[in-house]
Amino acid sequence: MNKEQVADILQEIGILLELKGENPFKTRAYQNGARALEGLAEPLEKVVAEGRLGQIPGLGDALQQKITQLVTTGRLAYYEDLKASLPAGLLTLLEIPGLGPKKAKALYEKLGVTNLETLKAACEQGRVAELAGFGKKTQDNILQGMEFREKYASRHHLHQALTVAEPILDALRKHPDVTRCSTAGSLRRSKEVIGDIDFVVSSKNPIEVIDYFVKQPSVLTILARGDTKASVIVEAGIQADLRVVSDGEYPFALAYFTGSKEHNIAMRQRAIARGLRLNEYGLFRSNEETRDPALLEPCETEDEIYQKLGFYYVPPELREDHGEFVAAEQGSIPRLIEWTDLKGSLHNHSTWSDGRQSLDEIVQTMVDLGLSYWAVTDHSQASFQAHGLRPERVREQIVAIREINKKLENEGIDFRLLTGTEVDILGTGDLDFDDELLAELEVVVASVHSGFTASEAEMTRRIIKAVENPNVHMIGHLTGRLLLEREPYKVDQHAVIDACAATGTWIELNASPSRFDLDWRLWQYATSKGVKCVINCDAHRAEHAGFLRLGAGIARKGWLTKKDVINVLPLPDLRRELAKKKSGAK
DNA sequence: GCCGTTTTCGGCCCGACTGTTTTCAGTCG
Repeated sequence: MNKEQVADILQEIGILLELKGENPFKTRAYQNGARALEGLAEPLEKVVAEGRLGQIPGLGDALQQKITQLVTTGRLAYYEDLKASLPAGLLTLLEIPGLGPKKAKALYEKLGVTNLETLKAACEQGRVAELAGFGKKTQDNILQGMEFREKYASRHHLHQALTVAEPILDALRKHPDVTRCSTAGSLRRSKEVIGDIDFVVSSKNPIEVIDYFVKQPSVLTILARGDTKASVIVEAGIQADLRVVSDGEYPFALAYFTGSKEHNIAMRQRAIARGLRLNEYGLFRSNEETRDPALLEPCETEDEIYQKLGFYYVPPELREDHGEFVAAEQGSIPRLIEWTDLKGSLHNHSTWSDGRQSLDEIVQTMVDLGLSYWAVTDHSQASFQAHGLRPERVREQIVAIREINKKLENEGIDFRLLTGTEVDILGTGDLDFDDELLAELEVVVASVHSGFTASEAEMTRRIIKAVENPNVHMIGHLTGRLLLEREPYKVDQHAVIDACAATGTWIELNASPSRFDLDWRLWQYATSKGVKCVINCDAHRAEHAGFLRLGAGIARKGWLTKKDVINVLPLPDLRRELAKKKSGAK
C-alpha cells in the first residue's frame, strides 16, 4: 500500500473511533497520523523499509506498527474488525451538515439508522424528532441537508468559488460600515479545491454588515445568523461564512480564519511556548484564556503577529504546516512568484484542434492582455476525439503562424505566437509524431491521453521514455487527474521528476482549475532536483488566459519563485532555453 | 494515541451558533 491508501485508512479509523465514542484525543491521533503521511515528501515504502517511521512527528509506537503492517501486508486486522463492527452506511451520515459522530451514534443505537435511506425514512416518520437531544428543527435540518447533498457537490473548483466570492467581496468593500475585509480560508490559501468560502470583515456596525451580507443577490439560503457571524448558501450550492470583528481584532481574525487548521495549531502552540495566548481576538500576555484588552499585544497586521511570535511573515498560500515554520523562523521564506511575472502560456489550443478560438482571435486577446507570447500546441493525430492534427496540418499551421508573426512584426506589435504541439504519449511510450516533425516545432508538450488503466510501472516507463526524447520540452498534466471528477492514473511521479532532472525536461503546472497538475505538494521535491516549472493555461477559450492567475496561486503553494518558472522569461531568453533541450545541453 | 525547557502522567487549540435545554451538548470551522 502507498501512503495515500494508508492515510485514508488511518483517517477512517479516526472516524470509526469517533462513532464508537472513543477518547477524542485518540481519534485525533489517527487523523494527525494520516496528515503526517500525506505530507511525506518521499515514498512511504522507503521510509518503512529503512525503519525511519519513528522520526515522523505524530507517529508513536502504535501507529508505526499499524502503518508498517499496512505497507508490507496491505491488511490490518484492527481496522477490519473496527469496520465490521459498524454498518458501512454510517460513515455517510457524517456528510450531512449538522450530523456529527455523537448524533450519528444516537441515531444508530436508538433508531437503528444505518445509512441515508433509513435516516430519511426515520425523519419522514417523525421518529428523529422524538429522540432525546433531537427535535423537530434538527429533523427538518437533516432532511434539508440531505436534499442539498443530492443537489450539489460539497466541494468546488477554485475558479467556481472565486467567481461567486469576488462580487461579494467587492460589495462588502463598498459598504460604508466595512473598514477592512478579505476572503479567508482555503480560498485565500489558494487550495485547488474549496469546501466553503470565508469572509472576514472589520466594522463598528456588525449587525448592519451581516444584514447586508445575507441579502446579497447570490445568496440562496441563510443557514445561521448571529451578532458576529453568518452562514449562507450561495449560487452553485457553495456555503459562504462571514465573520465580523472590530478593527483591532481584524488581523487576528483574518489569520485565524485563513488557517489552515494545522497552521493555526502550530501558531497557538508557539504562542503558548512563549507564555502568550493566541486566538481569533488577539495575542495576549497570559497563560490562561483571556480577552482582557490590558493584556493584549496589539498588532496592526498579520505580519506583526508573526513578528511577535519570532517568525517572518508567511504568505497565505504557504500556511499548510508544510515546512513554513522552519523557514519563517530562519527568515528563508522565499519571494514567491506573482501571476504578473508570467509572460505567456506554452500549452494552448486553437480551432485547429479542439479550441474555440482562431489564431487571429488568440492574438487579439493576448495582445490586449499585455502578454508577450503564446504557444499554439494543438493535439496530435492520435487524439482523434479532440480533432488531433495530422502531420501535414501541423506543417500548414506552422506556415500560418509564421505569417501572423510577420504581420505582428511589421505592425511593431511586441507579441509572438509560438509553433508547437501537445503530442500524445502512445501506449508504447513512443510519441505520436516522428522526431523530424517535432524538431520543426518551437514548443513540444508531451502528454498522456489514453491507456489510463496501465500499471504504475508501465505508465512510469511510458512517460520517462517521452521525457528522454530531446525534442520534448515538457510533460503536460502529469497525472491526468480531473479534480472532483477523475482520479489520477497511476504513475511514480518522483521517478518522472528524477528523469526530468536528468534530461533537463520541464514539468507543466497545468493551470486549468480542474487539473492543477503537477500537484503543489510535489513542487518542492521537483525544484530541489532542479526541475523547472511551466505554468500553462491549456487554454481552449479566450477566458482561459485567466488561468495564469490561478496557476500562479497554486505555484505559490508549491513554494515556486520566479527563478523556478520558465514562462517568466522574455521571449529571446525563452527561445534560448527552448533550444537547449534539443541540443542536448542541460 | 501522542508527547515532553511543567517529561513517563496528564494534558491535548478554542470560540460561536443552534437546538435542545433550563445550563449545556453537539457541531463546525
